[in-house]
Amino acid sequence: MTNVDDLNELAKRRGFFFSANDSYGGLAGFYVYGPMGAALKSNIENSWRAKFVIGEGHFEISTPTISPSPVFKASGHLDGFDDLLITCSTCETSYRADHLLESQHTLSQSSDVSVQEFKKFLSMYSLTCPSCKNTLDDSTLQEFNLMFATKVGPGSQTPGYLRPETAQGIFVEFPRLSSYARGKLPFGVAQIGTSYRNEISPRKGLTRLREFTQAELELFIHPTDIGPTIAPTTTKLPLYSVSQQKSNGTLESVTAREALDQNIISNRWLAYYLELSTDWYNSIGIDLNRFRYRQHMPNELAHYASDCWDAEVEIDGDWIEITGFAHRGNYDLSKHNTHSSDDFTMFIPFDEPQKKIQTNLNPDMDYFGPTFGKLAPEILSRIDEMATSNSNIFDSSEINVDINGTIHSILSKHLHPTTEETTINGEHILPHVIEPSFGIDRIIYSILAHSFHEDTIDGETRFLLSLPPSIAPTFVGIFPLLTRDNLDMIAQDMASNLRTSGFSVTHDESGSIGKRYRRQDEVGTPFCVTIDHQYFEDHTVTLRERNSATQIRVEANSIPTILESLRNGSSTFSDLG
RNA sequence: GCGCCGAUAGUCUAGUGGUAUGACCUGAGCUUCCCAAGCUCAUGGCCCGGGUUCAAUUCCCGGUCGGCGCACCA
Repeated sequence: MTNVDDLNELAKRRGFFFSANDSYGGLAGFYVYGPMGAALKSNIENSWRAKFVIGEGHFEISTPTISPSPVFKASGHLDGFDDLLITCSTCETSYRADHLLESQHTLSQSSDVSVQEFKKFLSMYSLTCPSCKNTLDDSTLQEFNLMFATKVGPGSQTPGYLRPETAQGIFVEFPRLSSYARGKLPFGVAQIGTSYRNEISPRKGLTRLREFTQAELELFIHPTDIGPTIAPTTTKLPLYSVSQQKSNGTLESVTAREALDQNIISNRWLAYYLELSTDWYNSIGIDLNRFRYRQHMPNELAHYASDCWDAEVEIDGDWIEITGFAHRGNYDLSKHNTHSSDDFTMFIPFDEPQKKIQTNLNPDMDYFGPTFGKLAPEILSRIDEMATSNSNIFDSSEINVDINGTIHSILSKHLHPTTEETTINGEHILPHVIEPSFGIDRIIYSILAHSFHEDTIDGETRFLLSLPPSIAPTFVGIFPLLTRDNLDMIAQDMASNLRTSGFSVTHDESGSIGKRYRRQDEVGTPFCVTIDHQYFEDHTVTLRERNSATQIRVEANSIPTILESLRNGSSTFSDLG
């Protein structure tokens, strides 16, 4: 196991990632993916796309990174991301002001208050510093908002915000998206893109950034959809449930089917995605022995979420979250349905149209209007309700209606009820949402940390990135054994031909052959081809595999075919014998 | 945001009130018939701003960035 300092040094030196704007002193929380890192990131995004979008038959969209403030007012981010911080002037410790007020005075105070409003609370209720017990004064009270704000346009100065998650872009466009899905549930919409959070203290390289890449899938399901049938498989999920966290702290290793049967996971869709994701993490080089799914404790669940599991990986003894799997209910769609002018519901036909006896009151509005004023509509709708449960109410000459404790007597003669049979073909519903939300940067960091090794070849230590061939930034290195006797020209031709065939190729003729292998080992290039003098006798070359540092002789002409089968996984190096 | 510590070639480092050590890397050449060999040469550096001083990479102040701790992480 090699530590993160070595990994960070490698990342800088070989162009995986490094902090941005270094020439101007840098800016915390912003990173550059260099040539190797950008290629790796692109491969990982494509792998995610193949697994979670194309493989599942979902849609992918791309929405703006800036949206107007009403979007975030509706989503709750404008209030939820805006917190008040108070600092003890004696011991310099900072706290969430609303949390202190809640804990010290059992007051439930929304965090959606201004500094001025909160100062009024402080004048009524004093707060003491939990660590040094001094009384806190309001001069240190300050606001911070985790969203980046900007002004849109020259004249109007319309406030806008950089999105703190890609998900809202999908929710906001739901009315059109549901029509593209031709009104059928379930359907999934995915997005891969950058999000922005003005973190208080970005730390630890790629693990907490201010600009980061998310791959999010929003699966829209019918509220009564209990999820797909989960067939028994061999994929074991390392689960760290609430009860395990409370008790002995060990993981349960069970299949998705078993987890449902044993009631560790309650929702089939969540179980489905945990299993799908486990296979994906394995395929991209996450070490499943340093991996777990941790269930959110009840107090860390977002108020709208009914259940949530985080995928976490262990790096240098710390567990970091790389993906959140949440059941968000209809929270987001209902918010936008209420705040926007659009309809975010879907019409879902019943299997069988339902017949319903509908009562029309046909009231004399020239009586109800003048008599009851604004209460008239409420009274009529109440009578309508009463008529639904008791069709005899019109038999008496007077109907008593209770509105907020006041009894209103209505003369039946002002109503002329008729009944008719209507057909109800379906209902308008707000779909529920299952959301797997992947943090691409943290996944990249985890893959690098888990595939970074130091080992020994012929007594020499080497750095090795054991990246899976499918995501390695460079797929193959092509070398002439010596830069003479035309070997270099043959190598150049082969490299050029492989590039045309769509392989990511490095051609290197500098230094010794061993040095070139080591250069490729530390950036994770899985295969190297070397052209030596035997080529002139039988047109064979050597093919070398990274992890084992072993090689075989193969026909030069068969290299493209062999590499393709290694790339798509239809064969492995050991198959080639 | 707070506290402590730090910042010297691409990377890792030595050192200094008078422009800086070494290694690795990288490039060119020689050598070399498969795993970081050797030789020669070359490129490249004191985080930013202010102060003290004849002179600051060095001392002082502030900032930025980084590590750790606290807090925060809808």
